[in-house]
Amino acid sequence: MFILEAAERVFSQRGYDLATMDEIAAEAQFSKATIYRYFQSKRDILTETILNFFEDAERKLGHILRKKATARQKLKDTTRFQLQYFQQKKNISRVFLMENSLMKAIFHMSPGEHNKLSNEEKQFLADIMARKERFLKIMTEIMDEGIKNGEFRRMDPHDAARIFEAMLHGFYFTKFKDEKENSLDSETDLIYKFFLHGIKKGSQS
Amino acid sequence: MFILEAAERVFSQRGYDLATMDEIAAEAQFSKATIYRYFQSKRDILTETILNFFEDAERKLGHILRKKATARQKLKDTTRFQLQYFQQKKNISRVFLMENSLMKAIFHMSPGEHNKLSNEEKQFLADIMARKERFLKIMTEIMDEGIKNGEFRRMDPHDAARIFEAMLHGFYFTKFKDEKENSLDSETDLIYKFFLHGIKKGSQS
Amino acid sequence: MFILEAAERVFSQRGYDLATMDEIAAEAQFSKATIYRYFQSKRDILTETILNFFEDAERKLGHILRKKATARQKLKDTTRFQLQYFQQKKNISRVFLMENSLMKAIFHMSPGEHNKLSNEEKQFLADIMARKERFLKIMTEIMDEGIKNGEFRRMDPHDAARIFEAMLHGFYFTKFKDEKENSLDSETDLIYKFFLHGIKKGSQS
Amino acid sequence: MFILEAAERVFSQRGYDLATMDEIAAEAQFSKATIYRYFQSKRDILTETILNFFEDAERKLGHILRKKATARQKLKDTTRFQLQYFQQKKNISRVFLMENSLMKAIFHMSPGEHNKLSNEEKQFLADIMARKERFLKIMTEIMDEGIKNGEFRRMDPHDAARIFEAMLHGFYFTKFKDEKENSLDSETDLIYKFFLHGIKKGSQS
DNA sequence: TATGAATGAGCATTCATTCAT
DNA sequence: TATGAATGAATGCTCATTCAT
Repeated sequence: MFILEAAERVFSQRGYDLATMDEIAAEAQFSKATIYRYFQSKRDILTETILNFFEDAERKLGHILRKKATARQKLKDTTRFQLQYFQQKKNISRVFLMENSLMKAIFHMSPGEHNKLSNEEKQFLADIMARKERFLKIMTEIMDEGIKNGEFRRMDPHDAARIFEAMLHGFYFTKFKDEKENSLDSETDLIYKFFLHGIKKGSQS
Repeated sequence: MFILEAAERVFSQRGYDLATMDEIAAEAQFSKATIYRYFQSKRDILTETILNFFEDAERKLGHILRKKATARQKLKDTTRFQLQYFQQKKNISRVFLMENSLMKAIFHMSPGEHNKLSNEEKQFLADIMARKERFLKIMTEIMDEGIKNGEFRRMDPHDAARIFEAMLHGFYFTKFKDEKENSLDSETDLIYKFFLHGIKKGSQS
Repeated sequence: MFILEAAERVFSQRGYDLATMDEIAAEAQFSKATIYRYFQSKRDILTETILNFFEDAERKLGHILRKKATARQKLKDTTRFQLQYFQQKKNISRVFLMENSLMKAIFHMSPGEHNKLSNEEKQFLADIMARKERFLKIMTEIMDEGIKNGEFRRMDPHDAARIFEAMLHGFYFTKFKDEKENSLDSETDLIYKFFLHGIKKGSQS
Repeated sequence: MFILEAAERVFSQRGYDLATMDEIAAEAQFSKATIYRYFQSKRDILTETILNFFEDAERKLGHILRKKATARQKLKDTTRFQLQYFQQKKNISRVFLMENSLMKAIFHMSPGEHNKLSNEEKQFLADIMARKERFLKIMTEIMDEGIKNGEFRRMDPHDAARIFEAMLHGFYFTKFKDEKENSLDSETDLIYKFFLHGIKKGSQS
């Protein structure tokens, strides 16, 4: 659907709040009314956009996991893939990962306030969290594999997966876009190595 | 200035876009008009807020650096401090680190478009980047210290600092607020260890 | 025409302003475009609906008039019929009798402004007024009959008809729909008696 | 408050649905934003307008009731007052008495659906119904007085009051505005007489 | 004949900002 | 210094109507 692609572009560049339906419509080269024939609301468009993004990423990550390769190789491939995927879909990843107005609901909500959300919203949040969890699970499996076959040290694979994801996301969102984008390869290498070896002396075999 | 504190609270809870001048004024217990006597615009308030935040954090980080301790200890203290500081000022850190509408200017701007920014904005952005760099420099010094005294392996200390910051930020912003907040200590430990040892087998001495 | 019936249902439940062409189309199980093949505009549909309503009511009233019965009996039958007819077609009667947006043209229009109406609209208004007048004429005939044969006192039969209609309409539109709907019979009785005897002492023979 | 007066004028001429905030603002010679400083919503404005109308009318009716006069005289005065008041405030009476979009809630709502209304709306409806009932009560008292002192025949005074109100409202809303407005006196007379004597022969003493 | 797709013109509401006092 | 009042410019969303097929 062209509309979703247009929306993705606009959300990316402007963020959810600042993006206007007028802009999305203009980008999609449709009238606003037409947009509303296909989506019920701005929020709805964001929802679909994010879900799309996730589904796509999950599918692709799955491919890597199923390859025959050492856990290390998979980890490296994964690193590379995510860096590149975030870069390519930078816009929507950013929206998804930290869009305030939406995520506010998730992030800034004391447990007791969860009721304030509409059922639809709860459904959506549950959906997102489930997908995030599945995403994490894939990474956890790689860690587990590596531990079992002796490539990685004994550790909680889920913790390792979390830290790894944190590092990736942090790396991505920390860097200023203006920075002369280092090659994907060198960035992959940087992260992969640090994550593998740590910084302690003697760690590096 | 009370206004800035009030603004920090509001920005934190609502995000820059969703925060309204009415809310800020109400929180500051002043009239909107009064707010405008002290600040030129909403953007201006954000600017000051962020600068404050940075200055404060930098000062505190500096204390840690100047203590007599091993680099490892400093790293651990730093980890702990940042986790706790982000937590305490969670809102404003979030606003600062990734507030779309503002950061958009930084992040989503192709080199050629830099002219679109007003001089004021350029000044502000330069200011922020400089502070971020100073922040990173402090971390770099810790890394350097550790490398020189043999605590850490030989590596680019600036890269290490970047990766470390990425990990911290990513960790913080990755976690869903609802998660039963693990103790600061255990979180500190988790991050510190992974960063120190990496995941490779045999890395852990 | 099925469309008109569907429209009548929708106008009834939602009122002219709130009724949307989408609703009418859905109710008629046609596409909006198809509706527009048969009617030029929403207004046009209302027009036809009202005219239908009137024609139907007039025909049925005529039957009562032509029956052989005392004027009193006819009056009572008329009362009953109108109460029941309004009830059955409650929606459209309401729309017709006082739908603001349309009737505005009639009701809230100083003599001088009459020109603002299109010829079509003028035609329509003239049509409606004529029908209303015919309606009233039927009632007037009943009054006249009763006066002439001594059932009713001497009075202006047209005035009597007007008052009667006013009472009926007022009664109908005054009652809140939630009210436990009294039986048609008892309502008929209530109105009929008051109109016949008035409230003065000694009036009731 | 000027805004309410302006709103009353606009609602009257255009009806609730068709009235736009732009129109109300223009009529009040304020900007829309200013209107919103004083009223929370369009609905809110209508609410206040109607409540005002009712309060005012009730107060004035009360005066008549408390005068020393025969019940008949009071009835006549009441008739006159209401005709004139409706005329003067024709606009808002119409809106109140039959505005579809609002009254829909009251009129077209099966008992079970009452929950769909917000608490505010329920409050408002309850308020209106209470006022309507009080209004009716005043009329009922006049009827009762007349019955007790022998001016009126024995009857249910509440029924009589209802029929009377129905007649008045029906009369008012039945008449086409274009009609050469008969003098208030002659209209008062017409209604009063019919209601007092009925149409039966011999009723007139 | 029938319709899915498309839209222009609006509408209620919000908000950063200004200004008279 | 402090503020209540006022507003221009948006913004998300709706709806009667048109048109290509």
